Amino acid sequence: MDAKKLALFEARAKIIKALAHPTRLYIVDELAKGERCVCELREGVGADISTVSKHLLVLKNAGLVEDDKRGLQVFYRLRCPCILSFFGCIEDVLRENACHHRALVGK
Amino acid sequence: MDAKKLALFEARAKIIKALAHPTRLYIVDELAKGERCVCELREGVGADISTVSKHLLVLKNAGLVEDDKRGLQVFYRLRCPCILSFFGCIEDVLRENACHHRALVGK
DNA sequence: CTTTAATTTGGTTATAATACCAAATAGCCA
DNA sequence: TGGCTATTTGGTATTATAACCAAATTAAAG
Repeated sequence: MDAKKLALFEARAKIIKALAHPTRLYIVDELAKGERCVCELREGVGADISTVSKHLLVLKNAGLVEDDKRGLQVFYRLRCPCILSFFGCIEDVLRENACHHRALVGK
Repeated sequence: MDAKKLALFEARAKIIKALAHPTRLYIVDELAKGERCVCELREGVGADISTVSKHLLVLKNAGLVEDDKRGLQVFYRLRCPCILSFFGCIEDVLRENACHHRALVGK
């Protein structure tokens, strides 16, 4: 693998890694409906607010969300809503896996 | 977040996590061109063969690839080629990030 | 049945990710 | 200013990943 390809795959992996956590997928799903402030997200996530804040930082560092402080609150929104189209395939894989699993169990 | 949604996001995260590594992205890219045996992949990756074998196991456990032993060799192939469509959006994000970065640098 | 080749598995060590708590920061309002 | 609220940052402990080497497994061939 040459250096250029390696760099490409590293860049892609960085973004994919940012999505690779249930809490962050929840956040993305929530932001798909519109911008949300940290405290709204915290409610849905049900974890410490510092934890949520750090998840948001991960998404922000990957360029997936942007934020906007208004008063006391910080609002986050998706930067590239195309991210959503992304999950169609994941669902296909999940369906395939379920199907395969049923086949193995012999039912 | 109710239990059902949590389960969905956990299932998605498991698959996304399996993709979140440069070596595994390289492997997926390679398999997109057709099936490959472990030793061919090892050459491209340039790591210990046991390392490559473990990356393949991660992809297999996520249901992303399937394997097929023929003689001494084990061939791997993509199970859901739709995975490829997946990267279009990642590239969009990367382009956006590059654009944003240039804007920050003021050029 | 012994040797050789391809791959996987087990073990170890190093590094990264995640969660929570506590403390710091920033903006509003009395 | 002083206090209150929303969020981020720092610190730390726990758990998960990833790499390599060595040993085990499996299939083919002599």
